[in-house]
Amino acid sequence: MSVLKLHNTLTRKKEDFVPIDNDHVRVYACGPTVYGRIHLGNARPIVVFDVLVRLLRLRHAKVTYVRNITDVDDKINIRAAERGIGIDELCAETIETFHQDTERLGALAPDIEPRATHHIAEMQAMITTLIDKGHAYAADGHVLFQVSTMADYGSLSKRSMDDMIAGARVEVAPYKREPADFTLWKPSSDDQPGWDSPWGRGRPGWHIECSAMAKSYLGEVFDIHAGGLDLIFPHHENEIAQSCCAHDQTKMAHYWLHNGFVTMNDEKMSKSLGNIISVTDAADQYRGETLRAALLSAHYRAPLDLSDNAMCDARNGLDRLYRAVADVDASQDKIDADFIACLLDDLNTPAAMARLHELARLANKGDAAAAKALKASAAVLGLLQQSADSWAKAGDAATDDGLDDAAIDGLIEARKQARANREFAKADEIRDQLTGAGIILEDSVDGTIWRRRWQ
RNA sequence: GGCCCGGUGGCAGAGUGGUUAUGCAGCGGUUUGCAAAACCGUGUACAUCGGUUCAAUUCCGGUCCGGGCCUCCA
Repeated sequence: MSVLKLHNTLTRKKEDFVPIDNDHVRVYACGPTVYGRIHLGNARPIVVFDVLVRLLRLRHAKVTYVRNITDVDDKINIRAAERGIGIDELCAETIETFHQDTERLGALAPDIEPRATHHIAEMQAMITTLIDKGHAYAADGHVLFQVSTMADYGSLSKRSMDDMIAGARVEVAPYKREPADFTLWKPSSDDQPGWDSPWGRGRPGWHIECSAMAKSYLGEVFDIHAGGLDLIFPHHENEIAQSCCAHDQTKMAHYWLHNGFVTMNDEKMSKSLGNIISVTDAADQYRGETLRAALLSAHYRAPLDLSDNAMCDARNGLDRLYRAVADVDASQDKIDADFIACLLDDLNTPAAMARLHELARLANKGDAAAAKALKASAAVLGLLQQSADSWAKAGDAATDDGLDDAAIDGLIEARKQARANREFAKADEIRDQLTGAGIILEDSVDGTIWRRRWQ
């Protein structure tokens, strides 16, 4: 099988993927901070790296995929206070919604989903090591990483220390030795979550969480670390600094993958801009599989504008593929080679989808093998795995006229009688009624099938 | 100011130093009681200005435009 190529942010080049252990590939992706529903921007890495893991599983005996949950963070404290509920309650509720959302997006659960609050001891141990090795210092209840102690700090984001000082827009806290130093541990007031530590009662900084959890489950050096483009700096840069300095390694992960942004009307979708659409709401409107297809319709590193039009295109594309795939059974060995070749080229999902459409055309022309290849291949993208009938009829919402499936079937039966009697005016009247209710009929040699129109 | 990424047909979106994906929409046709679906045909698009080359949308450089990071952020 040919080689997998991945764009590595460390080198800004597409490279051959060579795992540390060919029989056990280890992947870490940054997960959510659980203070509210995730939005479509958050959904992108979940879906994209889910495809990566599915692809890796085809090629390697074992894949360990870790995606963390950050459940200690000031945003959580603030949100809980705003809502007048406990932090634990907020986290539990948010995690439950998160799991529902990822399931609707068709994403497989990661092998391990560690929570930051369950790894405080590991974080403290790593901080202690960093202090002992002279890379960190305690000051005023805080512990800070001293960036100048790491020679090649900035290598992932391609920033020099001078640049960072010149570009600094934040006020420098008085306890920092140097402006770029970042927090490993900070003190907690009585009403904030905190843990006892050698530096007083406090809580961890954001970056150390991922370093400690990655080390716990994947070791000091692992294969792939993934996340959104905006995490390159400072989050991933700081993870590298912490992990490499604590472990005396030159690398934390061999390959760093970063997905591009989701935009709305060409503007970055972000919590701070307030132009977000939650996965829950979007899935209610368009269905999870449509979202997934839309999220895979552009290359993962390119920006993706999720307009209403993009959603309709995704849904229409799935309509076509589902009609072609019908209800074939397919096993893994039917996966199309050209399709896989697209994914092996740095997860080129748009090209892979194009190949799916070519297979659909072959299947529509009677090529049974193509239909099987279509279904088996689509599974690698996590698409087309429900029955065609269920896809066609799955109107979450009732139709405008409130027709349920039984009522529709009844009308179709009446129309069938009318057609048998060549009463075409009556037959058309029934179809018009159904069309008005958003039901589209298709007559075939096997009888009449129907589907719900969306939008 | 520093660093990074883009500009492809009506829309979305791949890709390639010369044979020009794919989907949606459109048009023509086959088919159908009528439709729908499907199939066939149809669109010479690659921001701009130079350079390299027998040949550039594809490589190099400049310009213009857009986006992102530098602060929590997928």
